[in-house]
Amino acid sequence: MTRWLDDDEQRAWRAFMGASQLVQEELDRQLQRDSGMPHAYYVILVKLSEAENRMLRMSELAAELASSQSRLSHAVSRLEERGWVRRVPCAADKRVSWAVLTDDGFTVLTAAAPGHVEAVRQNLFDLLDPEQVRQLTEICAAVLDRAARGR
Amino acid sequence: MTRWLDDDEQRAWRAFMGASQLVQEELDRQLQRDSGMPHAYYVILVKLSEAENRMLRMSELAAELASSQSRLSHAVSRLEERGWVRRVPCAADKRVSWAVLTDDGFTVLTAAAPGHVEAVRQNLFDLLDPEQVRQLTEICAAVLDRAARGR
DNA sequence: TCCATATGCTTGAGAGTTCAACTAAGGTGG
DNA sequence: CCACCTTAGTTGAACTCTCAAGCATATGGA
Repeated sequence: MTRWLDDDEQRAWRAFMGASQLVQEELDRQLQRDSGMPHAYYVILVKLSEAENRMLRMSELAAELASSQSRLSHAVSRLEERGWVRRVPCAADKRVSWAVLTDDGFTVLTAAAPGHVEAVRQNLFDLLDPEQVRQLTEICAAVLDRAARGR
Repeated sequence: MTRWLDDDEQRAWRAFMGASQLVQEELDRQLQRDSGMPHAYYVILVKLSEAENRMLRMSELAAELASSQSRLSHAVSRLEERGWVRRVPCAADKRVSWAVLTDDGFTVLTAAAPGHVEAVRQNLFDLLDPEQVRQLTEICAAVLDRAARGR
């Protein structure tokens, strides 16, 4: 027998989904408009820029982004076309390929970052007090934790 | 000069985006698998089912869903193909068309709902205590509020 | 009345994502 | 050494969403 959502849960649920959608769309729009890439691609560049030698194996990158390998593969292909990322085959294990952030990619990322951070502030942090930021972090950590522990 | 995110904000941001993505994808997967529709379509059916006479004008529906008219139009076309929604032209204003939930659509929605609610519980509410649910609601309300007040 | 503009909605092309194959390369046990 | 399974990654088709353009119908003055 289904345990339906009560009114509080209903409101919480719709607020959460609405806010998630809003923030996601807002950031996508901002990045697309100002830097010509979707947020998903921006995050790929960020992860690579933080990695040692600005390179990661495709599967590591996918894991860090909680992305499917397929999605990542398609995305990296597009990023390669733009010259922002390069694929380098791994000599030790020929199945592996490294995704490497190019200098051009790093430049583009550097240029995109300030506008992105500004958008993040406007759409989230400027609207919350420090206590709420703490609360949000814990709540989201709980959600992520379940997935990390598998099911 | 860019005000970068400090460590706490950085963690909050990544947690929030990660959790949003996770929940969104989890629900999409569940609905696609068990009911053959993406979450976006499910929400359309829900809104229609709650409306008077189970019908809404396309623009009202789009507004309630915070969706572009284009997205909604495409989606309703797909839902029509499946016989879950019908478009009915408005006699009073010939530009307007009503989206009407069909009996089949209502049946499908009724069948999909329990599994969906279960997924919502598993991925969110079961992981939070009541106080956190309250906090999350307020936080998300703040985010939505800004958009509602335009910019 | 007539034209300009606004409104409601649709359309088509281009992108990104998903899912299910599929290739290829590394283990592993017999 | 060889079938067999696993791992890494790619591919193509189907689908959804976005954006810009377009069509038809109101509406508000000159």
